[in-house]
Amino acid sequence: MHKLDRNFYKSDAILLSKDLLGKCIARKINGELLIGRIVEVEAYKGLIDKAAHSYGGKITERTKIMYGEAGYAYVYMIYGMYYCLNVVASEVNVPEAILIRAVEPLQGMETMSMFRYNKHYDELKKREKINLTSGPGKLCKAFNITKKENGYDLCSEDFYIFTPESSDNFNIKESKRINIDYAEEAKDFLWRFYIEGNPYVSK
DNA sequence: AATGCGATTCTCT
DNA sequence: GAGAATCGCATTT
Repeated sequence: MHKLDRNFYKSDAILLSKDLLGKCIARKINGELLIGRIVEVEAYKGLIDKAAHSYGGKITERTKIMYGEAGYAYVYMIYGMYYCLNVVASEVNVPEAILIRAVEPLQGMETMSMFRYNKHYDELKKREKINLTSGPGKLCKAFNITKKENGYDLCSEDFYIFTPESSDNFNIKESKRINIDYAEEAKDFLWRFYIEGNPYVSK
């Protein structure tokens, strides 16, 4: 198990987003480790990107975490109901982040299932098992990520990203980002990346 | 398979 | 007060 260090995150959002595919998110809750493999991400580059909350260098209470050091969590609420997890990228005062859009659950599925559905994992239908973590709002529910985790240091002991011991090869596909129709020319940027063929990639 | 819509509340102007 | 980096369900094709 190799935990990603601060320097790993001090990278351009597009490069880092691709580097994060295949890595694993780990979160320790009540002594239990929940683990998910990152299979889908989107890059947001505030200075030039009309889809980004920090577009044009806009600093607000919500966006300020993205202006700090890389490797911290940016968690925001969306549509009044869901949270989305991002990893802050790049350098101080360059507001970039990677939206974690989907993970493949590897460990702690029973606990994830209770957070997400309040049902036991072995009672889930096939579709519900896929839907456990196949979207940005879904994975936050499964990992119990809320506003409390905004600003959390991912170079820490109980919430971090690591390189798995072994991993099959995979192909990276790219596409336009999801649900940013308001973003004018930026909506056509190919800044969504995912692992080809993985069933947990969002639809 | 594709499309449409309601839920629900934070954030910013 | 408007709109949002989503989701789940209903309806239509």
